[in-house]
Amino acid sequence: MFKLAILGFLHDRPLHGYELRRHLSALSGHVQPISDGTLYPAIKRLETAGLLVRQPEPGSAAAPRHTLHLTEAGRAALLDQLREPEQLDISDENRWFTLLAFLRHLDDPAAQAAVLRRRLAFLSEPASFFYDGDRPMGAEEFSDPFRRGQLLIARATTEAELGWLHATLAELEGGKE
Amino acid sequence: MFKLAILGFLHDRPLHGYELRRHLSALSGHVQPISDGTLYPAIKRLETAGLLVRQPEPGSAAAPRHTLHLTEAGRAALLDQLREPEQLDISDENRWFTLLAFLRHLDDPAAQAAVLRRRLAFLSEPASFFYDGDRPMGAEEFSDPFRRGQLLIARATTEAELGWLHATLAELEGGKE
DNA sequence: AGACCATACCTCGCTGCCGAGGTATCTCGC
DNA sequence: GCGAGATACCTCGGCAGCGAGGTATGGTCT
Repeated sequence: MFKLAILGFLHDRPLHGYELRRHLSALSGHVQPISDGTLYPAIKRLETAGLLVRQPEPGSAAAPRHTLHLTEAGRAALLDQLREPEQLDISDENRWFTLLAFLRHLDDPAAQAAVLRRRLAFLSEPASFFYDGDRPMGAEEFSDPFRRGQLLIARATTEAELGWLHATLAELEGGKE
Repeated sequence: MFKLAILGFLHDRPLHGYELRRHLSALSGHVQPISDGTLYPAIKRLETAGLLVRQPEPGSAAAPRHTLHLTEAGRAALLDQLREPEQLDISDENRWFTLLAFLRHLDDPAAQAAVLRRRLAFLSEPASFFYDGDRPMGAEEFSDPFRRGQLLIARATTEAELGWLHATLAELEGGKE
């Protein structure tokens, strides 16, 4: 989950753990703040995998800092995951937003458009939270105001995103014609 | 995560595992299908905790079914979690939607309104995914179309939900005056 | 009769995340 | 000069969810 975000932030510039945590907190911390017990093991995993290196920073700070630098393998892993994200990165809104935050790193409009098309396909599937047999039920079928709301909000979100997707795809794909 | 959903569905009527899985798949499976390795241990945990009982069903079906019945303790646990959800149930959209799906079980408009007010407070906090120092950055500040989109979609979602929240709160709280 | 699929349930080992706890340094106010 | 708080890093145990694998029965098609 955080792998993509860590690599994405480090792609912009090297950071040390504490700064990284602030960035991650901004990105997804409103929903769920990231804890040290998550962050540092995640960094260690990425280091072990050779995706980043930790360089001790001799400088001024309070505690012995380690600046984290993305390696070439790390950059490649980031671009890979952006180019061919797992289905969960497409379908889960939190993960999708994380992906969107770094999709600009994928320096190829056609590849970016391909990713947006996958999201478009996902959003275009007929889906509900509740089914009558195999038929997805609409908001209007519930007298329960909460399930109504759930469906109405989901519909509004989907429509907003579809609008943006179509506009952005037109830009990305129009550019190359 | 699935505890609430399992208890919520069983509150309506007893189900066996397979039916439960279909309901859960409808509710959150579009994003991430639930696997057997998640479902059955979760059922077992709830059984061990005394929140449900499994009754063997002598009937017709293919394999020896066990119908799951909510106990009184299970009903109490469900109502508890609906009445006083954890912060993560309020802030994470997937969890919030799960909560909404069953909030009608909380048979008390004032308690329902209190839960909606918590969501309202959460959505009213100024928040972004990116910050310039301490200042949340708006969509307009990004030339990157993906981060722009991310912020625009989030804003549209929030506004749709705020509209629904205000309307529903007016109904719930207006009723008692 | 045999192949095949849907139904129905269960276990195991792995991974990732979490909270709680710990260590150490620097700065700033009093 | 001393405590408080921010900075910065790390470890440990526990748990939830997952994929892969396994077992068995009933219906359906050929």
